[in-house]
Amino acid sequence: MSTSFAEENYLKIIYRLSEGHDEDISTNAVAELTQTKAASVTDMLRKLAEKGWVHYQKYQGVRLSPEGEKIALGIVRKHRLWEVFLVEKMGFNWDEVHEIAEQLEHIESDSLIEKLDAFLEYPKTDPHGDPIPTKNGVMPELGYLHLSDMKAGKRCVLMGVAKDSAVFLQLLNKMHLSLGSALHVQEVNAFDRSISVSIDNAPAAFISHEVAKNILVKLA
Amino acid sequence: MSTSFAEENYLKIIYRLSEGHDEDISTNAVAELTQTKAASVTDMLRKLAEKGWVHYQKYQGVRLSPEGEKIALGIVRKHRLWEVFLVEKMGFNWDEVHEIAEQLEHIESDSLIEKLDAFLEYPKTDPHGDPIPTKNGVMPELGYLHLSDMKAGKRCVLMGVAKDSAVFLQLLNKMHLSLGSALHVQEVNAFDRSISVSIDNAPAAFISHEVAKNILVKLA
DNA sequence: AATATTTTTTAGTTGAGTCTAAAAAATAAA
DNA sequence: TTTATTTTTTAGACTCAACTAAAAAATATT
Repeated sequence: MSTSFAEENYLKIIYRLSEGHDEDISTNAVAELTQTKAASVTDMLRKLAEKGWVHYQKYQGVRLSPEGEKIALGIVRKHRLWEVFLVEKMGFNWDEVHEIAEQLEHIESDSLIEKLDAFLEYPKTDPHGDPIPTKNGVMPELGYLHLSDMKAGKRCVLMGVAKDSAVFLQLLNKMHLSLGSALHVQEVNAFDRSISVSIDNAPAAFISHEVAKNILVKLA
Repeated sequence: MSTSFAEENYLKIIYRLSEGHDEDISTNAVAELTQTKAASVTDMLRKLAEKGWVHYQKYQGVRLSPEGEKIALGIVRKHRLWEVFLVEKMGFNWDEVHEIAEQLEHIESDSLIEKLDAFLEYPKTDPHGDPIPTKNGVMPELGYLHLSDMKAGKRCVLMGVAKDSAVFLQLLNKMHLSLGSALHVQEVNAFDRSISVSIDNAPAAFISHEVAKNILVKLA
């Protein structure tokens, strides 16, 4: 069965909202990410349920069926591979690629995606450190930690971000934070939960809790 | 003013039908290429005329306005650059890229196209020998000749094709004809207007008039 | 437990782009 | 130059994916 542009977007967004837990997703949550109204979402959820891609009971929220998840993973795979292409081959910055990849992810051609994957030398992660699902529909688990959970004294490496909005990424640029940055947590400030961190051995800088929550690291 | 997917397709097709002459294009001709019915075309032409992209009077046919031509050239430019990408970077054959490029041509990002152009080292032609419009909206004139117009004895080089359907290109593959093939016309057969041609100095083969019409050459 | 608030769904519209069937205009043939 | 044929347009309907406004259900508050 073929998927429309709109359907693919809904499935992708339901997938995103489902990551990391197994509660059903609310209509409103979907509406916010699709930039549509709740009434429109209700219509679409009924349609997706009819096609067997989601489990949906009115007033009970929605979750992906196995088939729906497979489609969603295919879209996420395409999105992330195109992002690698845009950064690695076209020279874009990591804060510039999201919108373009939102378009490219809907290009339909299995052979193109396989060739693109080979051309990019089978990347494991996208420019934001997010794992790229395999062509069999498996999302690799990377097991990163949140910088906001690090204790004073810990050394770690910035491996990814939990949010890829341009404003957030541009803030990281200003702070000289990027994938691979070596972080040394000096202290966690009780007052506002901000963290004093030295970045690549420079004098320590403050990182707000809000920012730290969205930075993914692994211990050095 | 922004352009929808459908509008872009219509403008591109009207452009294609207008190349090489200046008569107005009929509703039916457009319908055939857009794979829609004449009634749908009439609706769209009225809409395109309202937006100022075509000149259209009912029963009189249609032609692009300068603004419409600029949009069409932008689409053609994107289409052809993506085709170069698909063949040169992704390893597709020239008969496999049309459908994928039909999708990619609608990706909206000026900066992407400029970077793609640079990445491909500013190609002048696509994998079928068709010229790539400049970013200022100028279609280069290559002045190729049709193989069907060559007289016996002429030597020439295959520079392009006037049709890029997969079946046609696959036939050329079978005949070992590709861009750059050296052609030596032995004789033009009066009976069916087929041409006896030696390809890259191999023993002469027959090329039907129908095929020869769609092969573009320059004199060697 | 009753009431208020929030969330979600229903019902009815809208716009884009397509369709079919029938009418009108243009073109070709007798 | 009539008549027949083809092309094009009009009229009305359909699907998809969105909307608003109002009703219904679920949740939170008093």
